[in-house]
Amino acid sequence: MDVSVDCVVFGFDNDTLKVLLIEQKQPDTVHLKTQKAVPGDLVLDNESLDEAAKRILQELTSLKGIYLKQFHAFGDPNRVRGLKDQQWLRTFRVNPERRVLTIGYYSLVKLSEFKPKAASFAGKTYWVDVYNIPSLAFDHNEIVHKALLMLRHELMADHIGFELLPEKFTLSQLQKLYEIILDKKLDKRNFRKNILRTETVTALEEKQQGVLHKPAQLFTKK
Amino acid sequence: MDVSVDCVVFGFDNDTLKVLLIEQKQPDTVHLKTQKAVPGDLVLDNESLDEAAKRILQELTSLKGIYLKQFHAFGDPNRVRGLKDQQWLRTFRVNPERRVLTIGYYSLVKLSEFKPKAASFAGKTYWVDVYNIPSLAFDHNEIVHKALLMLRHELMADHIGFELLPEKFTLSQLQKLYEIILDKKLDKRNFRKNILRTETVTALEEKQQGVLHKPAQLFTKK
DNA sequence: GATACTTCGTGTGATAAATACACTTTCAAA
DNA sequence: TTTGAAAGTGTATTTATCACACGAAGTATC
Repeated sequence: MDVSVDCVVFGFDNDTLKVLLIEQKQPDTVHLKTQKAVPGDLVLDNESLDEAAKRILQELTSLKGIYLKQFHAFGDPNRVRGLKDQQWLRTFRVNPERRVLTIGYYSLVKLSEFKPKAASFAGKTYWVDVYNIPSLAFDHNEIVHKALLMLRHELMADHIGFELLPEKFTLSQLQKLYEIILDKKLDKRNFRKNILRTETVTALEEKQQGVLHKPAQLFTKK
Repeated sequence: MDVSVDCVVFGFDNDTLKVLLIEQKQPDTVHLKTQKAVPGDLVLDNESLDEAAKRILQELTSLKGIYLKQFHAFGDPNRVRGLKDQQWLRTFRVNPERRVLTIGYYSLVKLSEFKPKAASFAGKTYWVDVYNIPSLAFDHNEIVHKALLMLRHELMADHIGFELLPEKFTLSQLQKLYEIILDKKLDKRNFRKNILRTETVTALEEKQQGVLHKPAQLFTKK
């Protein structure tokens, strides 16, 4: 069996929660109708799963120290059913008939700092609203959906939200992030009480600049 | 790469939380020093991961409808380091050098109903106190440890404890189970308030029998 | 049938967390 | 100086959490 890692990369642009998709690579010769997919690759011979996930991320961007979490193994023998998927496998895989198990990871990147690598192995990349994902290759829609559920869970339990924000952020930005991930409105005062109680962030001696209203206190992760 | 499923089977005997271990099978010819391990097997060609886990359980017992949950993929390329492990692989695996990824599941069985199958593929089975596990084959100590952490988590979140108890149980039994899994004492009155509030169990019109004290109300899962 | 033994089953007050809710402050721009 | 826009803050209510002790109901024994 082949084993791959697929990485659901989340980013946040102050307005929507996005997922990074790549255009599947095309052969130079034939024209193949491409699909979008979550970045992923086969695990190499001497590589742990975590290392594979890290490598895949670094093939897309040069960021280091990105938040990465394994969340589920997808092993249905029929997870590759689509015609296009099989065509693609026949074109790009040494053993196209071989069953592929994939380990799902999700990662949180600061969109502000994200620069896709020029010569990215994967060709074009897209940031797509997580609540409006097109039909993807393989079982990637299911993978993204499950990643979102797990992210919600972990956001509540471990307050990792700031991983999606710039180093310095305001509590309003953080609140908006929570609201969008959890898909519900939160009360401002209660939200602040909660976040400050968890002590996952600390106030800086610094304020927002260049806004046309009262500038907010900046925070950073503790 | 080969893919296996390893199943951490939990059972509860009213006193201790136990894990099911098997004696690794031996070749008929040579004498190999055996080790204990968590039941597991390679995933078959046309089998999903969940199906593989189910099959492994059913090779040990004839119980159906057992609670099963995937909890983590263990993919370190060096997860099989021990000499004995490599010896064992050379004896029993078609491709002993091949790297093995394993998907960890845990399952909850009613010890009262558990009868190991006569001709179990795995030879002898043992129920071992989860807090006193001997040194196991491969990375199985790590797998068991992580399974316990995940079980604790899920016990708190989803109140699945009764899966380890007979159909009919008293709240005291349930409380003891919680205390042992979470490894801390709980207050009786508060515990009962909590459990009843979650509405995961319902009272039967029936009482405990054959005890030499006031018989307790029996409950069952809702 | 009285007594001893064992576990069952229950309530209250104190403290902490969750929720609902609205107005003043501070800055930039016009 | 006025306006617009988001920042920042407090209180009362409800709900959970926690600590804590005793009478009730059954069995066994004498």
